Amino acid sequence: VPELPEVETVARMIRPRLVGRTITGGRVLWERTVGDSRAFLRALRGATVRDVGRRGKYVVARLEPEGWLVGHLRMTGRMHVERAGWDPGAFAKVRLDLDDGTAFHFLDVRKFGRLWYVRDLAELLDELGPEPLGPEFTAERLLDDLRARKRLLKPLLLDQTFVAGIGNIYADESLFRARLHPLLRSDRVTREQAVRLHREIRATLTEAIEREGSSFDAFYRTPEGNPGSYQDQFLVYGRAGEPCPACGTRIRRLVVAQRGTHLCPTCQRPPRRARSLGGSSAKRPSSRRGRA
DNA sequence: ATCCTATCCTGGCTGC
DNA sequence: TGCAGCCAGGATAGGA
Repeated sequence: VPELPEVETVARMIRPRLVGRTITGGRVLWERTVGDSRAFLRALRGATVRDVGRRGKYVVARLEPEGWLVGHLRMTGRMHVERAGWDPGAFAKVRLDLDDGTAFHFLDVRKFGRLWYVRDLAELLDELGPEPLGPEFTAERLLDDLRARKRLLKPLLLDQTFVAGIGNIYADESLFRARLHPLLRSDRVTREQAVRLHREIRATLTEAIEREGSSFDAFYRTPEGNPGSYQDQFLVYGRAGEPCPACGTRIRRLVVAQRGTHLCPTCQRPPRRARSLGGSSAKRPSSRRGRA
């Protein structure tokens, strides 16, 4: 699943291939990817890309004379910039032809991904929370923001208006590294816990960017076609049943806010009087239990 | 204010 | 071996 580190990798890789290029035309193969293909292509034809960056999980390209090309990969979107004639395969959704004979391609197996043309970025990104790797995201601000809400930590971290760019993988990894239970209520977090969470969110995302994101299934690939390698560093995500790397306790998987959630019930103490989820009591051992 | 469910999709996995 | 059915998961809308 493309989250901040994957989207950052995509933006960094397509940036040198797009900056300075003028869009000469294109083709939309799946209308819903762009909303209205005629309006989309009309707005883009003749525009020149001046910069490519990232905001949350959005790729943003600044255009001249005006406006922005914005993309969201959702679950399975991919971006490539390749020479003319490159075959994007069965999942091609949008192609934008460029003035040097290359073309920008948007591919998407599950069709949830989107591209937009907007005059003003705020039309799309107005509600996004702070960038977790930006200067405005301080431990102090995180503490204040956590205490201003009464929500469970896991769904709050997934809320893009709270902090932008964190998804299911990096939420679980950050909470484990900060030794915080996903069901802990945000208004009960101590200053020390907020400092830890802030530090581990930033460290996790930074390390994942260095490894060009995580590829554990057939979907996420960089614009150069390679998988990321941060999946090799996962401590809890996707590792239910395996021993905790810190203490050896069997890693558990729960469902929180409709999302698979991975944790160590020993390192991440369940909140007092929370349901037995993640505690030591619930659930009979399954037949698979007992390695570790 | 917060939570819950359904929706959009389809490759890949499970179970028979 | 084949096939039906279920699941994951980001974002959002609507209802509780």
